[in-house]
Amino acid sequence: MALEIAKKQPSVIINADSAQVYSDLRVLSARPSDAEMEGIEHQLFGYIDGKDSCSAARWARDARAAIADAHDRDKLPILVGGTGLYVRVLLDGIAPIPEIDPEIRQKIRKMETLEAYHALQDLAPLSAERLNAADRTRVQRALEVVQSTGQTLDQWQKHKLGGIGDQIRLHPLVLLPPREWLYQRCDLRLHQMLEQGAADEVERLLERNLADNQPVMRAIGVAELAGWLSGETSKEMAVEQAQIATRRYAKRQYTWFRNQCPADWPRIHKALNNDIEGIFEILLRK
RNA sequence: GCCCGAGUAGCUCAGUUGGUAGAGCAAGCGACUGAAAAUCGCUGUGUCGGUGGUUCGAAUCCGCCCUCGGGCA
Repeated sequence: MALEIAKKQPSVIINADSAQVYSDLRVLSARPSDAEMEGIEHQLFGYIDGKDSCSAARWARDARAAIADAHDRDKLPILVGGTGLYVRVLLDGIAPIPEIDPEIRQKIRKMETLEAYHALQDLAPLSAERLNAADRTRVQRALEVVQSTGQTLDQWQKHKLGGIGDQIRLHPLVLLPPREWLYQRCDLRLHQMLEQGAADEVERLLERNLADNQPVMRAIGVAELAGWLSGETSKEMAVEQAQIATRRYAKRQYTWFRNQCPADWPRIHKALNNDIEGIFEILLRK
């Protein structure tokens, strides 16, 4: 769809998907191939090495620069992708928390979740109270912030910086196609990925011996296909598990886009097969 | 044709001496401030194969029928 628009006026397509940023995951993140880009400029696709971690704040900085650059060149920036948090940070900004001391981060990420939660209760009782004790990601984040900066996450989060939502003219469109239609495509997608070399891609990724809590290692399909390649599970089981993970992710996206996006963002509930023109009209209506 | 086993949630199966059901997985709903394709919270899902009987009461006991396995002819 973005391609259809891009063909009608000079555009830059900018990735807003947290997995498609990694160069290691061309197939498994469903990143468009060079052929599929049809010569149209694409930014922030596959531009980060898997040994590094992207983050919402980093992506938002990069996207801000890419958008400004597109505007300087009189091109229309078109953001495409499914990571709601990334887009939110781009538009609304984020608390200006300094980089975390790597040693502190490493130490905390080795802790048991409950152990980290108890530590958080001591150092930042208000943060702890707002979190579920089992919520590993958030508990560890809150703890590393207070330990590394001396200020609690709650204090930091009183201010947000860097959002560009009030400086640009936004034409948002939320896609909420029928569940059954989408789930069938989720299932089909895994088979297509295998045909396109997903197993080789995972094999090459495994050879890098990255820690399995690296974001690139947590992309859907990596652990599942790795299980098959090592002989722990059958191919059928691996595919089925990856399909389930894909559908669950799609479900979480429904929840995010339905409830977290502003109510005045238009939503499309139809299947997206033959309705490009109709969608185009909605985008240009404003 | 005869004998044996099985039929309970979308799937795999529990279900005590009769008191109209419950686990896992799948699923649904939700949260989301620097890992977000992550992480976490909540919630059910039912003609107990059908039918007739016994009983105050049947997934459970009895009869007949249907379906699927396995064996014997």
